[in-house]
Amino acid sequence: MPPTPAPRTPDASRRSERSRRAILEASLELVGEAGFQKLTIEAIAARAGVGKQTIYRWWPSKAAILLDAFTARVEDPEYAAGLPDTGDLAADLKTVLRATADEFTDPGFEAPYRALAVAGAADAELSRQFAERLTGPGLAAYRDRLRAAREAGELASDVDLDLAVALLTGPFFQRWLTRGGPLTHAFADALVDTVLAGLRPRDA
Amino acid sequence: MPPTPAPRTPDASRRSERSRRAILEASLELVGEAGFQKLTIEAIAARAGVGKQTIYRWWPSKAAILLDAFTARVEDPEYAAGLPDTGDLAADLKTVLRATADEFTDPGFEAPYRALAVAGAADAELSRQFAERLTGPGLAAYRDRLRAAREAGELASDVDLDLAVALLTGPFFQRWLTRGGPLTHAFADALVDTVLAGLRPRDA
Amino acid sequence: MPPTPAPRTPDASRRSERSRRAILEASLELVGEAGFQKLTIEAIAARAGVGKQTIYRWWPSKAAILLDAFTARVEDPEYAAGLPDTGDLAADLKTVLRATADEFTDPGFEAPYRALAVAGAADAELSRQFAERLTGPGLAAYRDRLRAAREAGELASDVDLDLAVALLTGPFFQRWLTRGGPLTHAFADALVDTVLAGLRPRDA
Amino acid sequence: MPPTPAPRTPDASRRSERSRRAILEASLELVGEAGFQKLTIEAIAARAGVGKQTIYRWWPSKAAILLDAFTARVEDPEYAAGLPDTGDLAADLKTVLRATADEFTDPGFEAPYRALAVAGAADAELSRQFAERLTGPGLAAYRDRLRAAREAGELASDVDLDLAVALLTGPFFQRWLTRGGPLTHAFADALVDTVLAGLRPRDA
DNA sequence: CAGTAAACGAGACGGTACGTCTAGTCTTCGG
DNA sequence: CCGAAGACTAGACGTACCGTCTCGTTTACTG
Repeated sequence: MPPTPAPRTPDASRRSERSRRAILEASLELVGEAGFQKLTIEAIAARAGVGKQTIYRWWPSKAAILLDAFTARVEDPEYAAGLPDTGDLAADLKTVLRATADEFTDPGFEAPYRALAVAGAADAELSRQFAERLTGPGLAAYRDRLRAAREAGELASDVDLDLAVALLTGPFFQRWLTRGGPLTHAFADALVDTVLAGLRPRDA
Repeated sequence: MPPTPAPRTPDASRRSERSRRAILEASLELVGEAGFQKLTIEAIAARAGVGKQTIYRWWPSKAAILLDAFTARVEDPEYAAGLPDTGDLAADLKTVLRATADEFTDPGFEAPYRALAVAGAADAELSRQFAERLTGPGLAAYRDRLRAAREAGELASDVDLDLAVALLTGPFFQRWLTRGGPLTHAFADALVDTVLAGLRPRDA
Repeated sequence: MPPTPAPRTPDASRRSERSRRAILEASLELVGEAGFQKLTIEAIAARAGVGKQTIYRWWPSKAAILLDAFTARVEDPEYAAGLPDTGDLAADLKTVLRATADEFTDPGFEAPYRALAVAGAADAELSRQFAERLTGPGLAAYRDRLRAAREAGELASDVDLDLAVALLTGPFFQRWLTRGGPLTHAFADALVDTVLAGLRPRDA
Repeated sequence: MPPTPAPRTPDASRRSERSRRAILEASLELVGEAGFQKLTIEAIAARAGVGKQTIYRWWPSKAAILLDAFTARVEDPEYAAGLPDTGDLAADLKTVLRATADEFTDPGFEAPYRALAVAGAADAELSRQFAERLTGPGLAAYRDRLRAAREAGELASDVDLDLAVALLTGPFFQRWLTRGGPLTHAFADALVDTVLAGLRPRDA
């Protein structure tokens, strides 16, 4: 048996942190300037002052780079906080959904995020990573807040939490991705109100 | 004055119907076989037995070809029928949503439709056409059925029809596009039931 | 039987003469400026204002381009004239060999020719073409002149013409390629005199 | 003032003999297997189990490695012996030239030697070293033998020894490098006979 | 016999050029 | 004069090596 015939895997401990950062930054800059179509590996390498092979060595695709670039942001502690819990479920959900609407309206956020959503829609493996590393934690926060509300008796005891989350985020996501209309605070409020109307405990 | 200095637009009356059909068919075949990534203009031209210029003359992009190919299907009279109205709103919605779930599970339908959705998410102009020609009529059918129900007193008189449609389709769309879970009949049913619970007339 | 399964071969009748010329000229310019090492396909394409694929479509290697570029020169009628025949063999050979020495001393000629000789030495197939299209006609001219001299009784009747040509050109070629010394007129003269001394008819 | 600001030159006394040998051997093996084109520094390093820097530290180019590898062979005492002198110049020259022909027909010898000749033809500095260390001693041996013959009255007293050597080796070299024909014993014999015919003392 | 300095195996790095692929345009020719 | 065929310019793709530059690890001389 040969000891290690074809390891292929580079030595991560020798990785250049400077190059890694430069690549992530260059990717976000370029996708903001020119869109995902014109985000080429060559442009990233040139902008980051890096050889192409350094990119190919550490990332399997352009989308994976963007995902890393975004994940770096999301790993900020602020994002990990979960949803607020003031005791008023509707108010809390509106707060978060309004903030999300504002975020998705910011071009600096929208461009790379849309690029990732598009790439994820086209590629199942990327889709999985996208869900796990970016959208997953956010959705879990919704689920936690709704569970707390259910236990407090604000929601029917048989509410399907996953479905509830889907009702809150699905219309929002659809409107954003398909450009079905503006992501206003009014839309966020109406969405929350209508969904919660269907989730309240039924009369005894 | 020169008679026609720059006649940019080709003469549609001379267009070859045979080529048009061959191109649309080749596109659907190729996207089904190899995915949107490998759907290239060159491959379409080769498969359709057509010169590349014939494609560029009549369509602005690959996605536009797919859109035409799909629209041809949707223009079948069956699709234009609108939603059924048996008098039982929940049952009617479940019927349609279940059928849609089955459709989106069929690979022959899914591949090109996902390709279009992806292209639309990335390109605003295409997004507009996609909505106008493909998703629009379907959503209008939902709105019509819900309006009838509202007038019949099955729904609260102040229900926002657009929001109601979004609540029914958004979670469905999101789950499909992001591969968030299987599009089962059970999911369709739960979705309809929960949404309608929030739209019913409130007790006097 | 399929009609034409994989022709691969481009249609020569549609070839762009303008591009062909531009590529040949750019190659000669570049090899003169920077040497064969820096003669890259990309540089040729850029200088010629041509896509790389146009080069790959019509030539198998950089050396093949140079060979074509050179052959174009050699096909000038002047080159096809054969050696002079004044009746004085030694004088005629010295005339030609001196002219050749001058030519090989001219940098504009030397650079691409050396590049070709090097490439030919490394690659057997190219070597064959190089001999057939460039050096062959010249050597044949020597052989013809020597044959005439043999028939005129100036050379021994059993002289091996190929060997005689090799004796005249071999030392010259070796000195040039290995930089064994300067290609002077004196060298050409001494070479001719010594070789002819060995080829003259032996005393009865 | 710093004692030794930029030493640049490595300490030869610490050089690893094991690595040196492994590199020379790997180079000869690789050039024999795949030709000079595919002889890369990385391949040599990998084959020799050596870091690339160890190669760059001690050799300026691939060709220089090959030159060293070859020189190691030539420094065998057998090679340093000079030409035989049996008193019969023609026989002695034929012996040597036939042996050389055999050598140049051996693939194990031919591949690296051709690689060196090619590299030398392309690079003047390498050409100089090639002549000095490899071909020079051999040519000097020819010159010595011819000088002895001249002094013995077998050759004309005014024979130019360098030219005589060139006449014997030039046609041979040319035929080999340009693949102008097979290097047979018959060719060697004819070459010697014809050249010597031109160098003999003229009749009184 | 430790300390240390340099050569070592290893391989990541910024680059260049490769040869291939596709986009979108331009040209030729047959029907 | 439209359409098929496909050659064209352009440029991104992913790969192979280049020569340089760290990394730790031997290795051999020195204090």
